[in-house]
Amino acid sequence: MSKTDHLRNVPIFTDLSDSDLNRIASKMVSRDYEKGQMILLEESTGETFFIMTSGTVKVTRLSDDGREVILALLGESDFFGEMSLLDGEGRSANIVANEDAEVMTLSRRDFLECLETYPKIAISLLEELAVRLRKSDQQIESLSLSDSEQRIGITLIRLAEERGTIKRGDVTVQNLPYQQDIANMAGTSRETVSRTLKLLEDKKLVKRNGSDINIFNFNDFRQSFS
Amino acid sequence: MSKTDHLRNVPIFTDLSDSDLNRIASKMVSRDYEKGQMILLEESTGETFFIMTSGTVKVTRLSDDGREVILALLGESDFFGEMSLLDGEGRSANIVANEDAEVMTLSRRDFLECLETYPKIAISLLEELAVRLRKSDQQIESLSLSDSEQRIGITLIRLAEERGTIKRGDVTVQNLPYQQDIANMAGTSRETVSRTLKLLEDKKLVKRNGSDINIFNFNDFRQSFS
DNA sequence: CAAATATTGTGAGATTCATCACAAACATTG
DNA sequence: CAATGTTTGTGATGAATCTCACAATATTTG
Repeated sequence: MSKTDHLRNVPIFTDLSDSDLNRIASKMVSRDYEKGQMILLEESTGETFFIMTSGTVKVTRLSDDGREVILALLGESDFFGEMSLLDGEGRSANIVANEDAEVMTLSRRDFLECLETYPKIAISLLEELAVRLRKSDQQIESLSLSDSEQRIGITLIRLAEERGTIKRGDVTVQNLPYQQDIANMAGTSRETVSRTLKLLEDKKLVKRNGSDINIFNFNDFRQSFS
Repeated sequence: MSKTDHLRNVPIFTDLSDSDLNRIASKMVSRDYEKGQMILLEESTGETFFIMTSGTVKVTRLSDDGREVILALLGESDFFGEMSLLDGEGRSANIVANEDAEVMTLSRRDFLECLETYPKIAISLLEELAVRLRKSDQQIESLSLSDSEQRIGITLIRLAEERGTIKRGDVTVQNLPYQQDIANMAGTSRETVSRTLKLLEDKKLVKRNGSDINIFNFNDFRQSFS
């Protein structure tokens, strides 16, 4: 698959003509990362815009004592790095390859030029940031108001919506993240995730098979946790 | 003060020429709200962009059982309503006038036209959303990792940065929100806010006078809570 | 300025969860 | 297939903090 083909799948570029897309693609550079590798460090200043072409990464923040918060999991055709390009502040988060990942990068200068040249890209980016802000707001709400069972339920819903496959009203998520990562997404402890998943299974709301999970009656499930 | 003068202070419009600004101002309509009045309801769909010209509003989300999360306090020359204009989803939050407030509004059509016509506005808006997203991420981190004392400290810092006045390294915030509102910003209970403010005072980190609060040595204070 | 209302302070008990400490199950590797 | 390392499961305990119930102040209003 060519660089241009990859870009075609990225929401913020869908409105562009082939020739414009080719122009941008020609300025992008591919990079590979291995599982566990740090792609962006919190302290560095932002000079690059990244678009994922394969694999998954996690966006995290770390406390001094090593505890981690996972702000988002990103996959193919998601992008990151735009925040500090936009507001000039330092990085606000770390990016770590969750599995082997391949990205395309654009320099700060080319990225900003892109925004000036193609207002549609800026508008698409606005839409995407609006979506992210909305998700953040939801997460702030759930961290503020919900108990751990609800937060874990909501985390499962997020995972299901991003990577699940539907079948007759049930949703299956394959390759659930480790319980520790689920805990870091839900703002709780690993042990609580273990106990809660068991509880949800006892309540016949989900069924686990190894690292897969089946959420029964997804609409009801979502209903009862929001 | 004319409509144009008000707009001049709004970050996303600062790059515009006087004539462009006048053109936009001519499309805006003023509205007044009384303290406590609901400006935007969660369920309604977004058709309007708002810019504040005076007063303060709070951006909230409510749970079914009536508990409230305050996502942000906004004041003069802040704006809101852009989210659902951008991504077409329904409102994600309620807006309530915290004190008597005056706003200028722009219709969905005029707002979007603005973005197409003036790429600089789109880029400024991107910057602003990036800043907000960064703040949200910080709040998610603090809700996930910090205890209530730290979260309340961080909330005081947010308030101080937005409305405080500096004097020899100390920062005074006048007219602190009610403890219930601080609690709803910090994700804790009103009683815990009461006890924690007392604790901070006992530690000689702050001094309260009625509804004002003085944070001693603001830089150290910020340091120790982040 | 009294009365009514709203906000803040504070003790005590109940509750939720994080943490610690292992055991069990699963996966990986020589 | 040991054996070594990872991930998950689970009991016990304690700490943080929510909740409830008032008392004490402030503030607003007739």
